[in-house]
Amino acid sequence: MTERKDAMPEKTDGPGAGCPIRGVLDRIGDQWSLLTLEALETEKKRFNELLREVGDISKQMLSKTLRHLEQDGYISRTVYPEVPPRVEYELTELGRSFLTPMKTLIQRAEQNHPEIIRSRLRHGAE
Amino acid sequence: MTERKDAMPEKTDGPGAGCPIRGVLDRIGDQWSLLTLEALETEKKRFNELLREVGDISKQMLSKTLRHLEQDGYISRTVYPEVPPRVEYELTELGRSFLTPMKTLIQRAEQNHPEIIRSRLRHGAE
DNA sequence: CGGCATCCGTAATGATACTG
DNA sequence: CAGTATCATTACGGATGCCG
Repeated sequence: MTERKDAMPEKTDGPGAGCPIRGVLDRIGDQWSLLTLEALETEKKRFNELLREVGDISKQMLSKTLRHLEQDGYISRTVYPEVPPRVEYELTELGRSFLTPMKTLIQRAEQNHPEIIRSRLRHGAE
Repeated sequence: MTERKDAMPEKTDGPGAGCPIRGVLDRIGDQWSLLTLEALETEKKRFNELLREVGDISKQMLSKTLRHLEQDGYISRTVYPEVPPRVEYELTELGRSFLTPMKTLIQRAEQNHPEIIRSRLRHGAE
């Protein structure tokens, strides 16, 4: 049976009421979503391609992530009823419109990463 | 003893080599970091204030998150050696410079959230 | 090839009690 | 008030095997 363990408890509690942060982060803030999206940024890819591209992700996680991303409309899934079967994943406009600024932000964060590292050492070494 | 369970395995593997995504997301992409940062956006706050503000976070998680954020230089921690003790957390410039665009991004994502919901229903209901 | 189901170890997380 | 230590629970994540 298809276990629907994604309860989606709608964590929009107290402060979360007016804060869409959770809603979005719960989707793309996980371990693999962003990486997967990024892998698809340049071109559509197949399952095993992504498996290799992302690297240390398992089939299960990739599968789950992919389904998740597709559910939210970030990517599209195209099945070619051939043999052997071929499935291609592609970034949608929504996905792209989200990934681009996100990457910008990440890159900006990277700029002051040195500062972060320093801060980390300063406190971590104590 | 102060458990240092944060192994920081430096997940910058394969594709992650040139991708700073993980480095940043592993820090602020977790369940509470963003929420905590946001709670501090308007003004400096004390521990229990944050505990209430964030809502469904436990003392332990808040504590850990706070330490994490402080380590990375996103927030500052000021202890007032009084009795009863008072500790105030405040957003640093780094924290603010990161939170602001992040929130913008989140909000933009919220705009097409309706679309996401639709997409979700479409696939989830089938 | 794509991908879901199962088993299982690990690690995150909440609740509680305790300290300074 | 501000945390930390401990415990129990659970969810996550990886490996494997099977099926279309």
